[in-house]
Amino acid sequence: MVRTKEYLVSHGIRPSQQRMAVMSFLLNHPIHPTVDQIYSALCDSMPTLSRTTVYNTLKLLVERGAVASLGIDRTSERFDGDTSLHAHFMCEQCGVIEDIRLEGTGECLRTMGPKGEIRSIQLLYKGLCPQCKQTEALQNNN
Amino acid sequence: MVRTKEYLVSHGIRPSQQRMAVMSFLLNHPIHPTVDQIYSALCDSMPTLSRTTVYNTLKLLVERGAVASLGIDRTSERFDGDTSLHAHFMCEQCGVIEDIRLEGTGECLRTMGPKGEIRSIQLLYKGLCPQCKQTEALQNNN
DNA sequence: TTATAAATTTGTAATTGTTGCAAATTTAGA
DNA sequence: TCTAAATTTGCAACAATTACAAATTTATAA
Repeated sequence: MVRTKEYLVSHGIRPSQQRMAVMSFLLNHPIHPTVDQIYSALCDSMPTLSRTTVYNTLKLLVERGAVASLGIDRTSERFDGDTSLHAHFMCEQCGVIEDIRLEGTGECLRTMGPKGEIRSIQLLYKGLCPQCKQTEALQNNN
Repeated sequence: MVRTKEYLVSHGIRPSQQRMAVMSFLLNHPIHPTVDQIYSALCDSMPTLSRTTVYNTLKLLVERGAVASLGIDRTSERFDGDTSLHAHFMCEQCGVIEDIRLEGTGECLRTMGPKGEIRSIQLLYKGLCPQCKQTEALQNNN
C-alpha cells in the first residue's frame, strides 16, 4: 500500500481530496485506465467530482512525473501509476493492456536512445493475447 | 525511389490514383505526417481529393501492413511509410519526429515481448532535441 | 480570528480529430 | 456495352479533450 499523500508531496503536488482520489486509484488499480474509467470509479464516493477535474489532475500528475501517459490506445489516453520503465502489451481483439517487465534490458533502451534530453520512453506491443489467438484459431478451423 | 504501384499490389491493395498518391507521399516524405499534412500536400495536384479518402486509405494501408501508425503524438495520428522495426523520438518543444535505428537490438525487442501474437512493436522516446535543449539552457542562464 | 489573495474545482461551451453513412463516381468483368 | 462491385466523396455525427470563467476551497498575513 503506497502512501498517496506522501507520494504527491514528493512530486511537488498539493494533496487535495480530488488529487488524492485520482492518484490513489491509479496506484491501487494497475489497469491503465482512461479518464472516464477513473471518473466513473470515483463518482460514487465523490458526488461533486467533475470530469474536468480528473482531466486537470491527470495533466498535472503527468507533468510532474507522478503518472505515466500511454500512447498505446488512440481512442482514449491511458494512465499508469507505475512510472518505472516497463513495456505494455495491448490485445487488439479484447483491449486488455498488460505490463511487461524488462529486467536488464531497460537500461539498454536508455543507451540506444536519441541525442538530447530523454524525458520518457515507451515500448508498446500490439497483437493478440493468447486467449484471443486461440479463439481466432478455433473459428478458422470450423 | 520505391515503386509505389508494385508496393501497393504486393500488399494486396488495388492501386487507385488516390491510394498511389497517399502511399507515394509517405514513401518519399519520411516526416511521419498527420492526415492533414498528407491531405494538404496532395490537394493541389488532386483538387477533388477528399479528406475522408485520405482517412479511408490510411486505415486500409495500416490494416494491410503497408504503413505504420505511430502512437507518439496524442493530438493527431502519425503515419510512417517505413514499416521496418525502428524507434522514434519526438521533441516536446518543437515537435520534430526523428527515426532512431536499432541496429542489432531490434531482434531483442521481439524476444522480450509478450506471449500471444505480436503484430506491431513501437519504441517511442520523448524529450528535448539538442537544439531545443540548448535554447532552454540559454534562457535559464540569462 | 478575520480579511485577502491564491489555488483549486466545477460546469458548460467550444474545439478537434475521427468515423458513419449514403449518394456519386469509377473500375472491372461478362 | 451493360451490370455489379469497388472506390471516392461530402456532410453529418461523434467522442475525447480543452478553454474559460464562475464558484469554492485553502493558505497567508494582518
